[in-house]
Amino acid sequence: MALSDLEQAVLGLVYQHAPCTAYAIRTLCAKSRTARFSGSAGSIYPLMLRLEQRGYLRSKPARQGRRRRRDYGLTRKGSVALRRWLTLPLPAADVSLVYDPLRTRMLFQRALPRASTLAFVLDALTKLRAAWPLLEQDCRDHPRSQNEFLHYAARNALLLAQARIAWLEEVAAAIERPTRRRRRGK
Amino acid sequence: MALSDLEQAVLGLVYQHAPCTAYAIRTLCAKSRTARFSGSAGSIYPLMLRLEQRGYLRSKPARQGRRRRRDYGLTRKGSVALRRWLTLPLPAADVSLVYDPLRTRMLFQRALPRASTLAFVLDALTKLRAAWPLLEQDCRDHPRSQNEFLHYAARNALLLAQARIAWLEEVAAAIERPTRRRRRGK
DNA sequence: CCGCTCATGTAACTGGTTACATGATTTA
DNA sequence: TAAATCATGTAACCAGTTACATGAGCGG
Repeated sequence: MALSDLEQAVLGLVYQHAPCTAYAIRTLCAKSRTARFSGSAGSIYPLMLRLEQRGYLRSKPARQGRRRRRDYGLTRKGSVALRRWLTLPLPAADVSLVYDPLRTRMLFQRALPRASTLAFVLDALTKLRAAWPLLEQDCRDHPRSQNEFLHYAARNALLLAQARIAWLEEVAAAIERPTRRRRRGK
Repeated sequence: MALSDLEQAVLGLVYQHAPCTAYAIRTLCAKSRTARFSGSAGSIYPLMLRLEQRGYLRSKPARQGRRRRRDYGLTRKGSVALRRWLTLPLPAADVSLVYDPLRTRMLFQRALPRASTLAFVLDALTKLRAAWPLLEQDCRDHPRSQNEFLHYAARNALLLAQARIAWLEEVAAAIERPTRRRRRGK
């Protein structure tokens, strides 16, 4: 009866924002740049009903002005489950490597002419550099003084972006540089 | 009729290793540290049959010694699809951020006492440092001279690991350091 | 009053997963 | 001769997705 990744994340989000609606959780997932879930209605609503049935969440009908809504919070069991999840050490394989779609593509670039690979690298570089100020902003939006861990999470995203930019620059330089096979004077 | 991530990856792997069996593709997925797919029989065999039916792969029965096997290769259509995939620019959102399970957990650490968070960080740090020499070895195993792109992919994994180690060290230092609220002389 | 946001849900699908099943060949 | 590896496949399941459907309240 282990909880799925999304279920665990929802527990965490409810912990942070309770009392809150399923809709709020949904939009948190959808808007956060760093989340990997779409926050679609089709995932969140059934999931939160399920978590309530199993005793991890409790909810009560409420109203925002005249608008009906359902407010969720963690039960004791829910917050225990959250802490257990956070405490449980991650398997070494999960920790030691992050998945990067750019890496996957790089793997097969030999199938393309050099110019196309260079275009691919430069395109990715442009997009990453465009995202950079947003990630910096995230760091500023979550100052250590408020919730230090949100700050650390934002720092993680920033440092990873930095590393990927450095990587792409390294690759671009290597590709642009004349290869050994290229004859002198050409 | 877009191809899934796994289908595209299989196209790439067949490109690199043809002629090869579905089993070989399977074990490549399973053994590679950098792959995100399990390479289970239940995914690979139906997938490759499907790709052949759709004209991306071709296969012929063969034998390794006395052992029966089926060798796959790319068709023209398959290699065109592979190059199209590699050429198509990635959506900015996919490029600009990688998913990191450590970041997700960091997000909710406020639910834990400081000592537990520190333990979590140090555990992750230990595991990442243990993986480091393996990633370095991958770089050496794929020298630029053989297939430069495999080398770049290995470099990506190494640089990302480096960034995450630096991040964890930063966080560990911040957590170990006495907080502002802590009274002098305590 | 029109369009946007808040709010809750369902149905069909998809892209994988694990577990099961089988059998030949090689190696210790 | 037992265990590991090569090799191919199926069945049941699962988590999350898209798309659809509905309706209230709020701002311009």
